[in-house]
Amino acid sequence: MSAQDALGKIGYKKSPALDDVAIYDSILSAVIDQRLPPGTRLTEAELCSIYGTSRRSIERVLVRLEAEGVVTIERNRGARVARPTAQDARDVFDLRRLVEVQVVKLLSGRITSQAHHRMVASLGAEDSRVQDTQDRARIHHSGDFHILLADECGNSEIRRLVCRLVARTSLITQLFGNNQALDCWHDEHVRLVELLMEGETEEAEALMVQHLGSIEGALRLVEPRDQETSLRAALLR
Amino acid sequence: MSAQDALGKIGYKKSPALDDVAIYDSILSAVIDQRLPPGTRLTEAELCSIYGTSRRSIERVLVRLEAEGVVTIERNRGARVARPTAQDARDVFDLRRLVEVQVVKLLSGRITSQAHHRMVASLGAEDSRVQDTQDRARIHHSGDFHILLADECGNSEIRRLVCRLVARTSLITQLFGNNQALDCWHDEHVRLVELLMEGETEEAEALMVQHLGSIEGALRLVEPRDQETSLRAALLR
DNA sequence: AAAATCCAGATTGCACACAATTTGTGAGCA
DNA sequence: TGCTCACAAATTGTGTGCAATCTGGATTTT
Repeated sequence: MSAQDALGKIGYKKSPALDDVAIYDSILSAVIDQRLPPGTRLTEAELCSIYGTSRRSIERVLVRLEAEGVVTIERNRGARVARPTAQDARDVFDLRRLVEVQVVKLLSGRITSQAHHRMVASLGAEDSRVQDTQDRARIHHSGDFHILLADECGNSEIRRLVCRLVARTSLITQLFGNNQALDCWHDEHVRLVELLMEGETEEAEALMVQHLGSIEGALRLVEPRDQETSLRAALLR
Repeated sequence: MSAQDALGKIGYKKSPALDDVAIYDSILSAVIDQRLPPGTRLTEAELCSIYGTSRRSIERVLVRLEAEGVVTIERNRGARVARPTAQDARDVFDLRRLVEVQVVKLLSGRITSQAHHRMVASLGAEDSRVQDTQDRARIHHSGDFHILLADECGNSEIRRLVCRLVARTSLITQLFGNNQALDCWHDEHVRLVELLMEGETEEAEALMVQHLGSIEGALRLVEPRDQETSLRAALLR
């Protein structure tokens, strides 16, 4: 409902194909949904043709995504979807435990009915029993649940931080692990909401730790850089 | 950790042209040192002439700085040094307490002698008894101490996060408060190192909470956006 | 045959020019 | 005088062309 829309309707000026924010969201969603695997090249020209915009806009978006840890940019070599190392993965999960336990502590027993509605809605979106629920969407909504919790704290810094960590986690699970246990995670989310509603703070905290641990535990955190040496070890016997 | 590559601290690769990194460091340092007050306009043309680069490089740097919460960019209106709101300030300090207490817990009793050397060096840099120690440098080094602690955890995500929070804190103290208590803060830093060395975990945690509280407490966290309404209230009587 | 070199294709980096937007100033008018 | 409107200056947004750089494969050399 902006002046731009009005002008666009009149046909005054060809409205720009997509906003920077829209492009950012589009790429970020694709990464989180695991439609863009880690290491995928993101050439500017290709993105230009996809979104119908200039290289300059694309570059801005890529720089922003790099700052979020979703993309890596190498000089004269362009951008790729980030490939976090095993150490990066451990760091992400350590910080997630550190922060999200406190999120749970902040929220326990203080869930408003509106917040509860939001959580139930989020849980529904990741429920495998819901029809037309594809794995990609469930992965996405599984992360959204954590972001929603962070959001309910009302702290913009915490929200931003958890957004970043969730995005990187999506890359990590894709690189190092099997995310078979989606149903299990969903059950833990459901249980967590129950505990938060009942104000069982300590149990809720423990569940969050256990939950993140189960996600991390399903990974095989081996340095991918050992490929060379492991090749030697494997072939030379 | 003085003439530091701030990009390196936050975790960017050192590969991009030195120009970009140097410009980023230069602007970030100026903001942290409080040579660039919040709200200062950062016009691309001016920065181009200062650093002798193209607008494109400047824009990249500004976008990155925006992602770090150090500048704000408004469409068609350019970039300014960020002006965090009072709520932003509360959020920053809440998250700092949340994270840095855990940093202290992680570090307590596990300080290597090398780490101790680094801390002592950092403390020396912010000591008012040292000659030619200007306030700007002391403000800078006071933040560096917190970054150093985060660094000693060996967690890149934590280091990046604390870098961001320290930078924003510098903006916040400039906007809302008087940072007269530099000497006091320094003393608390010294005491904190002692407690960490002795492994007095609980006392160290408590001191960190109290330390951050004393910084926040010295601020006058009134919404600057109330300027309009408060103007009305003040003038209309 | 192995290794170094070189070349072509593709991609990013950069400089310039121009379009679009915002803001401030001043003329015109009731 | 007070208000509206229009124009001009400053700044940012965008597109284009070309230079610099990297990659991969073929060629040449030893």
